[in-house]
Amino acid sequence: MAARTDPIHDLDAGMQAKGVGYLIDRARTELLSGIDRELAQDPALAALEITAAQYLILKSLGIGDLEPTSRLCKQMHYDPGAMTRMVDRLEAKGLVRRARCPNDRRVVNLELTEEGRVAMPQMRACAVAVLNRFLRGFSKDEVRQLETLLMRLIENA
Amino acid sequence: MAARTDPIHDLDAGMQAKGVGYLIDRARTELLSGIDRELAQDPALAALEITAAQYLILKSLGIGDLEPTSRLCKQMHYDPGAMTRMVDRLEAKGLVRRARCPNDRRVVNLELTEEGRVAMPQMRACAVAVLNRFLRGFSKDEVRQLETLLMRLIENA
DNA sequence: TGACAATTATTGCCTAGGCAGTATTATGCG
DNA sequence: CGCATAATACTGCCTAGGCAATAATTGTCA
Repeated sequence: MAARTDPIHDLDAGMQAKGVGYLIDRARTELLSGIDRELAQDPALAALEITAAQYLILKSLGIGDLEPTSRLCKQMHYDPGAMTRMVDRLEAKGLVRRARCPNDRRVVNLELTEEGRVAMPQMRACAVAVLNRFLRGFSKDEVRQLETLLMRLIENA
Repeated sequence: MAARTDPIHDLDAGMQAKGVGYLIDRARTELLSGIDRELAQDPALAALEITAAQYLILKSLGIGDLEPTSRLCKQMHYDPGAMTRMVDRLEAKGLVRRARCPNDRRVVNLELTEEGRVAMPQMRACAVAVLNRFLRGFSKDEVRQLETLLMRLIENA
């Protein structure tokens, strides 16, 4: 009785088939590979071989912005080491440019190249399509509910 | 009125800060690194340096079972190549043993070693602790709601 | 000013998963 | 039986993230 605020949730079902942990992992994998496929199948983008992870960086970089790498890492909870290598790949594809900041020579500012800016709307369209496909049948309330529950879970981290 | 079954959910907010995609990714990362830390801090397990990913394999392997690698891969939606290398690591730590099946010489059966069986309860305790910490303040209904919403999302994949 | 601390980006080393190709073994069918 | 097909595990190659150590630069403060 007296519903505890910290219920023992049935063994470690959370990481078993159909447990919360498993489902979160599954959902994440499906989402990313869904976007991967959508980007790969798009005729205008296929040549660039953009992955979901790469798109996320490009998107949060914005169109006209000049973003310091460090701020990007903090925003996205992204490892700085991983970021360096990611930017290497994006730079090799000609989608992003590094520009050392003259005021503070430690920081590297990032900006989309012309090619990156051009490709952005189509990439966004791919991501939107996948997101909407995954949220098929969800009401707005249900989406918000899912967001709320996930946020509460993250808060407990 | 006629709630559309395929609502356009506000640009690609799903992958933006506080969007569904971002939250799922965040939750997954926090869960895994939470378990990583818990396993690393446990005095009885620290020496084995077991990661969350490794624990998931060990757990779904079961105590006394003799599981074919292929079935494990299907159950967990796990790549066979990744599985081979994962088992290499687990075998190197002495937690798992490979045993070729005599009936069908293609399959490799897996089983926990004695050391693996001994360590299992403590590993499970770590995972349970983390799961319960992350679900602090959740009622049983809310947990089920979260599970249901995630399952519906995965169904749409 | 000059020593010390903090910030920034990078690198090396690790675990980790996806995909394509391969060798071995088993199965199905004519 | 013999041959094509399928299944199984493995390997190589790629992207990818976490962590620790490092170099370069900036800020702090005695």
